[in-house]
Amino acid sequence: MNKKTSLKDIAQHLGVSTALVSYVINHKEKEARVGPEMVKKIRKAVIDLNYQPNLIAKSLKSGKTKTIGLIVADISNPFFSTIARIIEDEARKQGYVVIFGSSDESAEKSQSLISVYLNRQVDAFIIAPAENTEDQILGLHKAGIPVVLIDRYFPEVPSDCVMINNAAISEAAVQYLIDKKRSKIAMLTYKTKLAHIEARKNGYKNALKSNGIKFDRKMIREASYQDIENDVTTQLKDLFGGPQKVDAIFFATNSLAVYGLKVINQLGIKVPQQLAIVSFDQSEAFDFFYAPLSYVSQCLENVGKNAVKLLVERLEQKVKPKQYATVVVEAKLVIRES
Amino acid sequence: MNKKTSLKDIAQHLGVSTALVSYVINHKEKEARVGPEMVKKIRKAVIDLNYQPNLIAKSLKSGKTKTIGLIVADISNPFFSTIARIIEDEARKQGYVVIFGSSDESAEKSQSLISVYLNRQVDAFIIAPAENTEDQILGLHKAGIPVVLIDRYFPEVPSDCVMINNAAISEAAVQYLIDKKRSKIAMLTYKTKLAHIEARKNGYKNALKSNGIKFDRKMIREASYQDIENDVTTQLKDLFGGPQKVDAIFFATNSLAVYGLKVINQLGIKVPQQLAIVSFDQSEAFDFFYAPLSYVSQCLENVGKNAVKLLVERLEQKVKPKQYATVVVEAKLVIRES
DNA sequence: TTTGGTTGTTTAAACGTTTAAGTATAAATT
DNA sequence: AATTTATACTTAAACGTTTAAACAACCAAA
Repeated sequence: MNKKTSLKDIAQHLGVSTALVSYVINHKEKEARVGPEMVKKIRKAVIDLNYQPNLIAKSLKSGKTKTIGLIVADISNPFFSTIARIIEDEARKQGYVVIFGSSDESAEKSQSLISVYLNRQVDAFIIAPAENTEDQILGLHKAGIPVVLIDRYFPEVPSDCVMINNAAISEAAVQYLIDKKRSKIAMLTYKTKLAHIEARKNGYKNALKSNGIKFDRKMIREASYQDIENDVTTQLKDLFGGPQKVDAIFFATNSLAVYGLKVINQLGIKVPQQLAIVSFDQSEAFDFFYAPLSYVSQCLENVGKNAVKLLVERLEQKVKPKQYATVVVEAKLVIRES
Repeated sequence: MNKKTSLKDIAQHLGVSTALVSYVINHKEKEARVGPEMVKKIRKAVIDLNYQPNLIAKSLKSGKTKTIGLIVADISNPFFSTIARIIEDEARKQGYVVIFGSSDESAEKSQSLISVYLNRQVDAFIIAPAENTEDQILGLHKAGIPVVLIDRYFPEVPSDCVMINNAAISEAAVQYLIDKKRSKIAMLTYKTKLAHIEARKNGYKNALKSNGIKFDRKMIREASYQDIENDVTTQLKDLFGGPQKVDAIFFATNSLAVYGLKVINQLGIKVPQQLAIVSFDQSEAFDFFYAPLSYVSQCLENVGKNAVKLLVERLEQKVKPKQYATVVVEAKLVIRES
């Protein structure tokens, strides 16, 4: 209840000006030539009165809030919450704090989050961009607000970003299935034009092509983000009920796999005898599936750390504007029993 | 790059005082008796110059940041990230933004997070408190900062909090095991004095007692948060390797269960034939264990929503100070095959 | 004709900081 | 002794808002 002590309180308490106190607190007593015993008095008062700086006032003055806005598709998805945790830790080490929001893959929600955060004067953004948000990213660039894209990226919008080798690792994953003598390989993916998903599809297609397997459109199935559970169910039932004899499936993300596995169980399909599986990303569920799933492992630690690193470099202007960096984190294939 | 427009810019552009502009923007044209065509001019300029209020300046003036500090044990734990997501959504609806931090169950980290957030003038906290942080909560109360505790609580520290019926539902869970003719029931829990865990232990003990089963200290095993994987492994190996013939186990949290299940698989123990299992909380892993796990389901939606509701009521002073509310969200037992 | 009310607008202080510039005194250099 | 320089501190403006109070011009009623 009792008001917090401000600089002014300390100044009054000692009968000096706030300037002096400010200098001492900011360790500028040298430059400002504050007398040594004055320094001591102020230091003591700071402790006695338990002074805590008001960062809002500082922000107003400096124009910097030391706050990063984090926008992902859904913070409750372990993929994003793991990244969030790493970003949080890294950011705090650098004196930043993170505010977060979930876009639910909606461009409008994304825009609204960006606006709110801009009004709150965040210094920078880390964004896993939703589809059709290119202009939002461009807008931030124009406004001179640092942004680092993670997970997804826009080939046409140069930007700092941290991505993985989507196409190559997808190709490797599918190649692994082929090496296991599978040739009727399906893929379950999202209905989206986002480049990281496109790259995964291309990896899939390339693997087929370079092994002389004809690509069948019916073997790529798509689910919408908004209605994932239903879509996965109908698509997979249709896929496995159809004329094609599917003997392997590649899941483009962990959520797709989790819902997909439920359908596969429901249909009584035996893994890996009848169906081999590789999924993107990790999930606790994969470990407990009766045939522990093989998956593409992204090092989220690297993703998060690099994102914060890029951002801080940008914020401290160690990098030239308009010169964007792309960090590629190498994903790797973890082979298990599926 | 081009500076953002401020109130002053608009005022200058129109050759009027900032006061006028402020009144119009805040819809106080009536009270301030601003002339009708002036209102129009200002409205137009606001749009033409794309004015966006600086919330930092507003905060400095008002002393309110419309920001909630969220502190949980680990945001990457799905239990907490799910709650975080709900809190985020609810808070935004009320015009609040959430900054988050993970305490890793450490009182020091928790204190440091609280300090950082206080310096940033957050309006209120939602905290899943770590052990030995009673004084931190009391400190916030003394400072008049609203706090809502979630998941955990301190019986000796009255505070707004949202909790579940830990003891009762634990008793019900163990009773279920007993009804299934199990009598050698073990429990795996955290090494902590936190009341919610104590309550779960008491529920376990009560169920045994009311069924005339003698409580055996050796049947309660504890793991430390810091070294959970190792501890779970050694404790369970010791438990199942010992003289007691364990025929059921009750896990006090989802993480304990996830690590525990791995050990159980490793030891080749058959569920539910040799061992019946009930766990607290949910996990994707539970669905894919070969015998889908029975568990205690907490409605996290209710937890999150109630937490924000309590907080907002407190912030808007609809509630008397020193009169704290406890919301109990009823958990329920979900029976499956384990 | 004073008094009072209405209407429309400005002034200025305040929130808690930072910091360039100013002032006053003492010490050092001519 | 006069000037410079160093030392120790204060002043005041600024960041972008809000808002009570003041002001000016007009109109109406006594």
